[in-house]
Amino acid sequence: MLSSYSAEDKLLLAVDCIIFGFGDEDLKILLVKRDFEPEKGKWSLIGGFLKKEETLDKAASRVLYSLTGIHNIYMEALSAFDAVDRDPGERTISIAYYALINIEDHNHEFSNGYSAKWFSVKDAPSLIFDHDQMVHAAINRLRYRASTKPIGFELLPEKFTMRQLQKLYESIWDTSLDKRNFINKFRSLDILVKLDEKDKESSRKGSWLYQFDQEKYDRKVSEGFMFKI
Amino acid sequence: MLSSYSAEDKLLLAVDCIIFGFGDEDLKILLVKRDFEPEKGKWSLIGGFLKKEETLDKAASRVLYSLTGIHNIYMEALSAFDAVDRDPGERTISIAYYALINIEDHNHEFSNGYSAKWFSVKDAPSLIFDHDQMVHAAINRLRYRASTKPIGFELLPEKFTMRQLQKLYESIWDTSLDKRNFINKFRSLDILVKLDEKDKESSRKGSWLYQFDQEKYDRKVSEGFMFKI
DNA sequence: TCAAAAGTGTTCACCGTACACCCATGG
DNA sequence: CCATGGGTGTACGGTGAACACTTTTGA
Repeated sequence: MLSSYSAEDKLLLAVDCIIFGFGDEDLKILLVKRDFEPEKGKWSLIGGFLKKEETLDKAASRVLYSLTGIHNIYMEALSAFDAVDRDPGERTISIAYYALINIEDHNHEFSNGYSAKWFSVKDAPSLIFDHDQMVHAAINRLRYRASTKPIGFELLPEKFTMRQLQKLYESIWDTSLDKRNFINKFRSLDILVKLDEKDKESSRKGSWLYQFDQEKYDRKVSEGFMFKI
Repeated sequence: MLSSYSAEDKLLLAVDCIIFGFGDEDLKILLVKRDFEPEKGKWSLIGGFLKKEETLDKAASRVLYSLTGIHNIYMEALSAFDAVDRDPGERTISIAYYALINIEDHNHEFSNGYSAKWFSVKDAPSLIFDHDQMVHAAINRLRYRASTKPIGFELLPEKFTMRQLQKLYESIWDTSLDKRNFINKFRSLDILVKLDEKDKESSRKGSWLYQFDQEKYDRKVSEGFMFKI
């Protein structure tokens, strides 16, 4: 089919990934040292350009893999960043992506040969271009998501304590929560399994380990259950 | 500054606008007959290509104005549509925008010389490319927005009846609501002014007209008041 | 024995929801 | 006088939020 689009402008399209992790009772993001001009050597989100025959999702996965070795994670698009002068190199529109991952699961993937590094969200360095804005938008989205559906699946190790779960929500919302209300809330959701195992690292008494029950969760979702948290 | 981006692919970027209106107790969208190939002559969203030195917001406004004569309305970006073969003409990524407008306020603007036409959301024709998906996404966003903040400001005429307001929410959520609860809810929000005027069109008794109180609304927003509806 | 974290229930206020009858008017 | 839409209030159950003490055990 003949195209009548020949007179139109073409531009560069990029993807930038905000990867969230959780460890040491703290919400973290993964950053890389940019290795090309402009702004070479500065901390930046994990980003790269879209290729012509590729979807944005694919580009995000490819870019993430090439800069960190991480693969097979679910990323979700946030929004477009499009200020005319956002990239001093050349007019580029960027689509921000974000994902939640379990740090330990993926640590081995980028331990060598990559410049990727985890930073606590609280004291991350300032980033190039409009990447700080992107992180900000991603945190807002994460906050919303956390109030809509349980997010522990992705960010926590398979077995976790109630304390870890609570600290996760506290660091996402940057607030402190009442332990009893928090636990009651999650109990009423009925998607956790209490294991017969204790974690003795964090206290003398030891605290029970839990797992998410994916099946129960899926069943509830399919029954239209709402996970307002 | 020297750019090192020269090896990267460039693509076409488009914007497509979903314009919502409300009239005859029905939610409507504005469509145009596409006047270039491919798919010339078919119904489509209001769309066009981004120019290199333009933001997406500007492009959306420009495109909307050029195809309908409508200007000065607030549009919000939805998300990117990026399937590789979504546009058979050439690889194009499109950013969907949506806006809420009051049909009467803008009717004069596109009455002549434009092919734009309002369709009830319920019986709109099927659209080119992935535009039906875009409309679907826009409705979802609209539903969310309507539950988060009052939307009557944009979609209704300046003076409106409670019935109109309720029908608006009913058509957005495709549900029916209890009249008493609806009115109580809005009363408790305390952002409407009851006028000393009745609308006698729709009934013998006549129904009171209301107006939004923008000032009260702004004050409440700035006090952090939540408008969960 | 004590420090440090784990674990556990109840009460109350508020909000969402269900629900039915009288009113005013023009034809 | 009657058909049509307009207008109004209450009661109940569920949910979110506040709140404090006991238990365990390694050092």
